[in-house]
Amino acid sequence: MTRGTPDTAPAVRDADLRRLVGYNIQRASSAVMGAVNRVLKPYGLRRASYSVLSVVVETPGLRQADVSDVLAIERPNLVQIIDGLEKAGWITRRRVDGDRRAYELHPTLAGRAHYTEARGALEAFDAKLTASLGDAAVAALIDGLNAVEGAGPEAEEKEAQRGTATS
Amino acid sequence: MTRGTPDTAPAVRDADLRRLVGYNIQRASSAVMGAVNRVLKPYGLRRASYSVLSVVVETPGLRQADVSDVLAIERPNLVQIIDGLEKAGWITRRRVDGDRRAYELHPTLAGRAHYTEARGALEAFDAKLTASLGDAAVAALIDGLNAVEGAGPEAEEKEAQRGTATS
DNA sequence: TAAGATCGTTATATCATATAACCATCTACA
DNA sequence: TGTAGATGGTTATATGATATAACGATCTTA
Repeated sequence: MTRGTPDTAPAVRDADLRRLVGYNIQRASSAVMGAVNRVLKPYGLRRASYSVLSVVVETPGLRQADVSDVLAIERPNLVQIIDGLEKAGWITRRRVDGDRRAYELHPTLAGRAHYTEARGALEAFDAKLTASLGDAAVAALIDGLNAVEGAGPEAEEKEAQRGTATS
Repeated sequence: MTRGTPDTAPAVRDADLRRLVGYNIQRASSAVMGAVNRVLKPYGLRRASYSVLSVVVETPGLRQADVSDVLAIERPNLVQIIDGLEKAGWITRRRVDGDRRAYELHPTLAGRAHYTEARGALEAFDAKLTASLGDAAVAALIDGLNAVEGAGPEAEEKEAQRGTATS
């Protein structure tokens, strides 16, 4: 195998890191994201554009700033994503009357159909990720992730400055 | 507020996406990773360099290729990371006798000490992420993540080819 | 001893994400 | 009413994470 490793036990592990929830999230994330993109590629979508399409189909009439809030995508990054979806004919920018700055985003018929297709493929793939888990475990996983996501920003506050004291 | 939103209910949600485990992982990941980097910044570390330092402290004598395997970091990307850790005086590259191509990585005394410090801060932060969860839920979360991480690569090879042995 | 694999490396490409600055427009309020 | 400040969309740009190709040196193996 690798070398003169005793071949009885791996001996090389990341045990310290595996104790960190954040590390496990990152490993799982990077293990899955590439695969997700490959699932979406045949549909001309990537993770970000898929999520935008999803939200626009779910809630037609959103403005770009709304999408930015819901998906936690910075507005500047949204522009190109929406450009792409618009050029593909899946969503349209529609002027908002009463506010000449903003655009409402609406899915086209083709957009709805395309989303349904891509969604089928993606959900099928996603189901495989948890195929070994059982419904309760999947629910616990998602709950845990949501808790972490919510705690993330708040957990930062006091880490700012500190001398050498471990405290 | 956002606009003419009824302000009684959000109405704008990503419900479809939230059903996908992969999406929840991505959201949690991106909510946490920036914060982790900010926790590590005072120690002159980033996620990747912290993980390398961790593994080298845990298992001195690893070669770079071993670290690459354990952490799923491509070898080319490891080079700069290890350069940085070496220049900071936390690890050393030591020639392997018996193989003049390879280097063994060893932590310095300063490296061990520095890791201990950074680890304290990071584990304290990490604990906050799951502060609302309870031990069983945290264990379930990590188990779920590991299951997904393991399933990720395998869940792909259905469309492409079938029954092709990896080795 | 030659062919192929492995180790570390350089250079490079891609993607994801963040920030600053800008114009047009809207809103609030003095 | 008029102006200061906030907001929506946009451009340009920076940074970071990750992946690939290709190379020289060395090891391994047939």
